[in-house]
Amino acid sequence: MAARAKLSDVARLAGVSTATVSRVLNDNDRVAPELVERVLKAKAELGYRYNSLARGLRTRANAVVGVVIPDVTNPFFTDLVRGIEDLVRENGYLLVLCNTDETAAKEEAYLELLVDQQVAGLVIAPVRSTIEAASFDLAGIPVVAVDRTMNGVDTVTLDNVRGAIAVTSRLLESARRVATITGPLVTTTGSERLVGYRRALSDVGIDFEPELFVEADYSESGGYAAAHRLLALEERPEAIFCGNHAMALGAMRAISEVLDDPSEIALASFEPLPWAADPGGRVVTLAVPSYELGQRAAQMLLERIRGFEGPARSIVVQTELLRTPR
Amino acid sequence: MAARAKLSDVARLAGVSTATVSRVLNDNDRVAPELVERVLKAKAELGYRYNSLARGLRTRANAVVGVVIPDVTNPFFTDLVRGIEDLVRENGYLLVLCNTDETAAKEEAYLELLVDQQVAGLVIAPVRSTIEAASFDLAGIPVVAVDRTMNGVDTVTLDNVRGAIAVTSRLLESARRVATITGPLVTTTGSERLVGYRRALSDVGIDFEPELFVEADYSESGGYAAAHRLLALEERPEAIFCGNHAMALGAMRAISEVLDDPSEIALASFEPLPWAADPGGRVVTLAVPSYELGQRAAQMLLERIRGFEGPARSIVVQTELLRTPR
DNA sequence: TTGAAAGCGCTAACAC
DNA sequence: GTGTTAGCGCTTTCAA
Repeated sequence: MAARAKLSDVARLAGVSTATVSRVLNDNDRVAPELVERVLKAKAELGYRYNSLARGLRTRANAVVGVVIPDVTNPFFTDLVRGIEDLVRENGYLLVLCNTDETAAKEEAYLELLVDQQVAGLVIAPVRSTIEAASFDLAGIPVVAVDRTMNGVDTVTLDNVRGAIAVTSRLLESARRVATITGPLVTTTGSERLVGYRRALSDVGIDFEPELFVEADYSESGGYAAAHRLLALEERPEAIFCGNHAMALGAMRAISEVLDDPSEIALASFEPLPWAADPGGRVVTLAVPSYELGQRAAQMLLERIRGFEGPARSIVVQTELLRTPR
Repeated sequence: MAARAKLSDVARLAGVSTATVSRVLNDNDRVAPELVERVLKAKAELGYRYNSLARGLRTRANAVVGVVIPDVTNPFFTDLVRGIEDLVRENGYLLVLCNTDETAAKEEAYLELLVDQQVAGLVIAPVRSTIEAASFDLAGIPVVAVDRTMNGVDTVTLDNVRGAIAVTSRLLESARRVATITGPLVTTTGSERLVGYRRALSDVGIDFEPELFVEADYSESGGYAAAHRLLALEERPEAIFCGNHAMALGAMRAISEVLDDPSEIALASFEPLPWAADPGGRVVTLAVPSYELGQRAAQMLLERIRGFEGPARSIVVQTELLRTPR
């Protein structure tokens, strides 16, 4: 019930100035050991906790990092967020979660609120890859782009092209007519995975057929609809490569609706499916280290927050072919 | 690059005092319409955005709510978080995400950081149901408990007993030897679901058999191990009721390892399984409105933040039997 | 209805 | 090495 103790209370009890208390609580340098002890004792006695807002107002930086992603509900981002959180927490930062639902307006609104909060840094999977980093740099807030690239800032991404090549090539071992359902091509993940798909085709001398390519939106229902479109083709594909986990589930559902024996069509997903979704391990997928991606991004962000000034860096994380059909 | 405009800049440009600007930006009352217009114009011209920290320091409340849960990676909590976020965002609040991993130490550390941040309110699924609300009330921060109860604060929970009765009863229609795998009994969800299970048994005149009950930890591996234990019994259960989604998947995995025909053992889960995990819809589950739970909790929290002072309220949300075996 | 001025709790010059 | 003091940007009495 008692009002919270403040710095000056600690100072009074310890018989020193507020500046000394502040020094002890931050530097711990250049203060006589005896005073340090007295301050620490007073602090403990009063159960003192600093006021982040006051400190932030003064230092123009709050011990909070913002995470701006399309949707935590997507398992890829769920794990990514945990990767970020675990690392920033260890470093004393809180994490503000912002879901954009692939909406530029929400993204923008969130970015403003984060700037209002003077967040120490930002990890973002931007709605549009073309997003200008400049608007954040204005506020001087360090930014790391994750999963999707952004101009002028540190980035941590997957090797989408290589991954897509690996998956598609595997499908091509047992099928010739391989279709693909991609995410939005305005995202780097969408367009790069398409590039990989095409390259895998051309590597084995197969022409790209536009009718075997559908652009969807990374959602289950999007994948479902897209798969139905492919299944309605006069000449059905023998295999389908889906750009992410949700669309693969949607495609699975569509396939099981249309075919008596779903295994007639080989399926692949860039992201792994939950074990239970594919108990037989028939779906070709990549191991996508989302948690690690988050950790890497957080790591780079912390470095920037601590003052690292070098040019924008970019880390590309490899994926690995996970399961083999049959 | 230009420094961010502050209140005094707006005041100068509009030719009024900072007090007037502040009034316009908050009340909008008792200010001459003409001045209001001038202030708004100046604000727009400068692209003024207030500084949350300065405001928070002054008003002792930051437009941020904390969400403290075991693990976002659990789909139940993922949806819950989205439910909270969507509502608080509409009301101008940011959401700080805190995963405790069922660890009291992490929970406590997070709570301190949240108090340091002067968060406006808190939604928490406490590690221990016995947690004292008093420590938060000290700081005068409104708290809403969700999924798990807590003394003295608003709570939003599921009707665990009714739900467990419904699920167990359904299993009892076609089986007599029904086992259960519960979560930790120190959580209300764990113990209440066990109560429901026992009540369903006694309703049909079956005695509770201790060997058919295993307490696990809500994890996939926990459910897996527990199921193996049940399957190793001399007299195997004919059905298993799992306290949550993850343990049900674990049990499924165990069952498919031990039995040639997994459908010999009926399975139920308190929480729904992803469509793909159970395409045949054989598993008995409840529809658990986690998103709605989050919205309700956020709703109550916002009311408290706005000054509602009544006694602690408690909302119990009903679940609904979702799928029927066969 | 409006403005002047006093802080919210902290840090960082600057003096000693 | 330590204390004094001036703000960080905002809200809110208190006068006018």
